Amino acid sequence: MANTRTSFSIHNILNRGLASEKNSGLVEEYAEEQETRDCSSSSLPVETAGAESISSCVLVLDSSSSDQHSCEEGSTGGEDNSLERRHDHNKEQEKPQSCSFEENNPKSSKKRSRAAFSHAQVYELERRFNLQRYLSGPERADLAGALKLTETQVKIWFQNRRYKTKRRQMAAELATTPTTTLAKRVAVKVLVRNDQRQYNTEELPSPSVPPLYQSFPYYPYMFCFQPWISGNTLSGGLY
DNA sequence: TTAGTCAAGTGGAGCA
DNA sequence: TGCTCCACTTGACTAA
Repeated sequence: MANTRTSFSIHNILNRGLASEKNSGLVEEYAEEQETRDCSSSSLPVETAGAESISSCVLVLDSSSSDQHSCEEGSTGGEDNSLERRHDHNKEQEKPQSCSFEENNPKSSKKRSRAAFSHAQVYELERRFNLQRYLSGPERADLAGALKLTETQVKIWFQNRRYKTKRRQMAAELATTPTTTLAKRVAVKVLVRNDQRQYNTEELPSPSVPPLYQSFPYYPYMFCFQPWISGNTLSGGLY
């Protein structure tokens, strides 16, 4: 469906401009995040983000000690509803994780499992996101296949990632904006009084900048001209 | 215990 | 009608 909206590939556009595929701020940020978060950077396949290294980084755990059901490697959450654990150097302990909970334990199907993508999977997703914010259908399928994820998972990941970036940008703008300007009063002209128009149509200001959602919903390639990774707005945000 | 993170769920909207 | 989008919210998980 998405490929019908983008008659030409985003990949073609962006890869032309980003052929060097340099690791810009976002990837560095991700590497920093991961390094500080839970895992030494040695486990991160920075140069080789292929499927082999991706699957090798996945640690599959049983759901519980009593239930002996296990997850298939590379099938994470989402539609197949299984769970992976990130490979963690500091904590190799096998904590019980919910895995294919609803399939294997239909009686207590209220619980929802949350897939945790491997470092390599997230790295590759981040790298791709750094190149292009929107994926067409075939591109998503390719990426999903390469990462051994479902297309839905890739789609949701990009969706969440875009929203995350936006929230970070908004938070950064909020932090830099003086509070006095935030609560600024705006004089609004009276448009209608006693059922009589109080303005000329030429007087009405037309919005110079359309809303983000209005301007880009189905022309996602337009996003590549936006300054996504401006400064450190991504690194010091909400997450 | 609590706050933060994040994959997945939900709901409304636009498009073909 | 089905898909994807955004803008949240939910619930599982983790670290302080």
